[in-house]
Amino acid sequence: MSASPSVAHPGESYQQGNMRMKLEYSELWKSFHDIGTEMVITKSGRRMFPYCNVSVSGLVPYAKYFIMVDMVPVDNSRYKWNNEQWEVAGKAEPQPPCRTYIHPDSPGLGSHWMKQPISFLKLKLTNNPLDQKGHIILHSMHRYQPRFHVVQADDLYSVRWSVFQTFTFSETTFTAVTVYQNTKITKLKIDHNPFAKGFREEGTHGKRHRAQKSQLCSENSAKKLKSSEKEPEFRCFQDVPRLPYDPHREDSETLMLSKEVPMAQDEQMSPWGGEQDPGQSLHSEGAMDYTNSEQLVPGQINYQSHRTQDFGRMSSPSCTDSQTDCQGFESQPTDMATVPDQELSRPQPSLSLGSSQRKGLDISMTTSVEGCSKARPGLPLYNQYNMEQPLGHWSGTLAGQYSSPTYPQPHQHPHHLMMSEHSIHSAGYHHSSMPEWSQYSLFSYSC
DNA sequence: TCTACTACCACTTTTGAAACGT
DNA sequence: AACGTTTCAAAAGTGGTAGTAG
Repeated sequence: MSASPSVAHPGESYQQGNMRMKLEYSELWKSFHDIGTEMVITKSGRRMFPYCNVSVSGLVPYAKYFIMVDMVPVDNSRYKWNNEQWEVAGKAEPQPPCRTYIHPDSPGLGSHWMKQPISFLKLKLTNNPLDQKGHIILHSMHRYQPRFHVVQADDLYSVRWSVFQTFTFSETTFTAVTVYQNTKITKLKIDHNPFAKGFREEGTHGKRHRAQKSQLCSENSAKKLKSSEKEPEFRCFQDVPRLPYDPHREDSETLMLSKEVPMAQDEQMSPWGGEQDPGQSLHSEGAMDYTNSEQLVPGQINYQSHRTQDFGRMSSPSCTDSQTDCQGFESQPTDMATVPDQELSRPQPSLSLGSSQRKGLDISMTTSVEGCSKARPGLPLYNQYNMEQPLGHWSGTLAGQYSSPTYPQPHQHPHHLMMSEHSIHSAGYHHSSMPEWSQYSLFSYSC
């Protein structure tokens, strides 16, 4: 659906086949991965540690690129921490709004991106589905994997028509948690994250640390300390280089990727439980349907509604390339979340909920649509869970009634109504006028 | 009772403005 | 006056933990 790069940028060569990406500090990532990486998510947003840091090569030095990250579910399961390992606790929750973090240097010249490793230090994760700060929204107790996108484009609005080069690294898979579950992970974080220095057992000790250490030694009631007190395995990671805090440090160590991420040495101690390979489930046949992404208003761009096809490539055994551990393939990312402020001034269409009613699995909604003067009434509207059949049709500024007989989760979860580019293209609109009105507008309600 | 989550705590690091020196 | 360095307070980020909701 998207125009080829040659269309978007005529005359520019684009040797995407030469593009390569390398995960920096992969040894540190693997140290976490071997235990079962956990990332704390909070309502206000929490940084990742280790944070994503990659280097790219093979870009056209004088061409502009966007570098982006999003998080995709590894599988369709919800997990729980039980008996010192992760085990499946049921089916995954419906995915929250899928956002993409755009590196603040975007768009930048290829020479800029290749000059030094690209840090995503300031990327934050949240479990707040109503987050307005542009943080990436995740579900706790679910597993995710970062995806890195390199897009040759001059501006945000030509991104959609450009070809995406997407990379993933199996060792960056993590479980989102609100509180650390595995004490080994906690200790590893404390050992390597400078902000957690106050919790280290070595070096200078503050009042807080001494008091806590005393408590750690005297109490076994603390739920999380049981195993680590007995087995300080984390010490085997002492030699792992700490992730430098300066995202632009010049002497940053570049560690080559290994072909495969090894399992924890002790099978029984594997944090993933059973025989599940944390690096493989992403590519399993039972992959999630990634079409249920949507757009936070205001000010983001939506992407093509054919993501199923694009993400479907992730199911292919593309990781067999002996030269690289990352997967490179073209795809369209999920929706943009962090957008330069100047982009927010564009008029945005919006949907507002008038009333809703649920009868069994049928949901009828009354909405009004504003800020969408160029949208032709009659354009099909889709529910995020069902892009096959339209719920109803765009009614311009008039209220409309949309019924969803195929809604999978008719309770508790936010519901989103969207106008897809597919529907827009079906209506014959030219993409040049799309930025004003093709946004994924949304509203939420609870039945 | 259990699990997941939130708010708050004490701590460290980062940041940026003011003060100071050359 | 201009520039560079140092100082310091505020902001931001960290894991721990008590309390709460379901």
